Amino acid sequence: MPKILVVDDEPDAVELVEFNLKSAGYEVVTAADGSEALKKARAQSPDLIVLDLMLPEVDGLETCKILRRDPATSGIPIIMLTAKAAEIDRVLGLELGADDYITKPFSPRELLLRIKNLMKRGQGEDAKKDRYQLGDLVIDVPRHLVTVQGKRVDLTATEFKLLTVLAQRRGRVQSREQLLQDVWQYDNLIDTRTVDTHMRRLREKLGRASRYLDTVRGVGYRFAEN
Amino acid sequence: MPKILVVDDEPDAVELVEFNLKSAGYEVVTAADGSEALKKARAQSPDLIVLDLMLPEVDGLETCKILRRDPATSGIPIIMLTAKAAEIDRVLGLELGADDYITKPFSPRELLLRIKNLMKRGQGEDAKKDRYQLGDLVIDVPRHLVTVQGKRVDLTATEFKLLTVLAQRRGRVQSREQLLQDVWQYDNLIDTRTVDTHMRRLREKLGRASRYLDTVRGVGYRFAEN
DNA sequence: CGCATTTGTAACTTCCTTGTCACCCGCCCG
DNA sequence: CGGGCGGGTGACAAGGAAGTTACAAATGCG
Repeated sequence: MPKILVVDDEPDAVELVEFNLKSAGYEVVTAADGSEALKKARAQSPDLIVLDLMLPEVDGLETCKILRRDPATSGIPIIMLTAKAAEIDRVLGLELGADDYITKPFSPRELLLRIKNLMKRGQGEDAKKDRYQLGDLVIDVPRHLVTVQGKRVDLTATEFKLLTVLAQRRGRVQSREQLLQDVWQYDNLIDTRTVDTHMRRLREKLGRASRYLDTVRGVGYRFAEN
Repeated sequence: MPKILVVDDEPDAVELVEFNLKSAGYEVVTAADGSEALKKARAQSPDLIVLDLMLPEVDGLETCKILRRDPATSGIPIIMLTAKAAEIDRVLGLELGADDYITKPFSPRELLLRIKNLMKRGQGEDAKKDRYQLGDLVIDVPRHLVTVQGKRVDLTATEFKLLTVLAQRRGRVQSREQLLQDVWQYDNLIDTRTVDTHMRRLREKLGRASRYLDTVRGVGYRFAEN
């Protein structure tokens, strides 16, 4: 029974989330502000944290950063709750390290979906590396750099992310929908065929290294195993 | 006996669905508009809701959202009925949280299939493995890869799914109808003989591993026990 | 604000996939 | 022993999925 820490200063919101999570079979711990959240995160080591952005005293952003810095809690997935869509960018930025976000108001169902998603990812997936190498293709994530046979290849932000996501799941086929979710975040109003176009551009730029990108007809795309 | 709430403002449509569901052994509650639907959903806590998109007063979309927001009803699967195919995208979007949809006009059979599907999903989700091995035949689902004696075999999407479904039910005979349901999803207008053709193609591609695919005359096909 | 690049969509094309038909074979029935 | 039914097989045509190209909208940058 996975344990989830819910942090929000509005009792109503907490109660709503708590009820839904419990119905779904999760154990729930709650906190009303940042410092309480930090304390409970360390003491209880939950499997996931739902964190409101607007908090009294230590705000959500700050709390998130601290959680990430502390080795005891840095591994715990965090879902951010935010009222303003405009804040999303900052939340998602690597500097913060939230794994996902939802804008209020959200449906309990949506929250559950994302929680499941993150839990699944957290377990099976080996810690994300910041460097991937396959033959003559090297992806350096923090430097945002891709080289083929030692030669730099300039990729746009989307192309880079698409390549990285595929590389992280090397060998496993990713459906277009899956890619849209993971590369384009939750912008589900984008056409699935858009993925095709980006794959084409990727292949064009990668040149001979494009042989690592498999098309699995009727299913999706896959980064070649070796 | 699972309870189903059917919401539609056209009495004829309601009656048709109601009749079919009752014949299939479900208990049926009906509502003619959004507010009535909300009331009955809360009072009767049905196991599933069939919801028309076009409703007087509170429309289907709005009803769906409210159902999702209320903790008492947020866990109930919803199937949307819609007249326009163009609306599908919005319905399926996470923001709404419908679990499935059917476009009008639909066959009662199709509706029943989807209901069964959703009910099943909610309850005991048998842990599907992502790798099946039988002798020299290996099926790797996430990689979408099949090997025989270590050699890769290229299968099309349908062939792969057919093989996987058979492997999941190893030893149990699957009728053609059953296979059509599980492999071809809801496309019930397909000839049962089509299964034969695909089995043939599968066997051809699998080579010696085709010995695992038994034909049970007069009944269907089966993946050999060992 | 204007230019350039990136990004999503639409249209067109190609070719594989896939469903069906027709025919044949062989098992099972009488 | 022969007919019928169920299943295997080969061929084929329509549909659909992915590649490709072009363009428009969005974004970013100076």
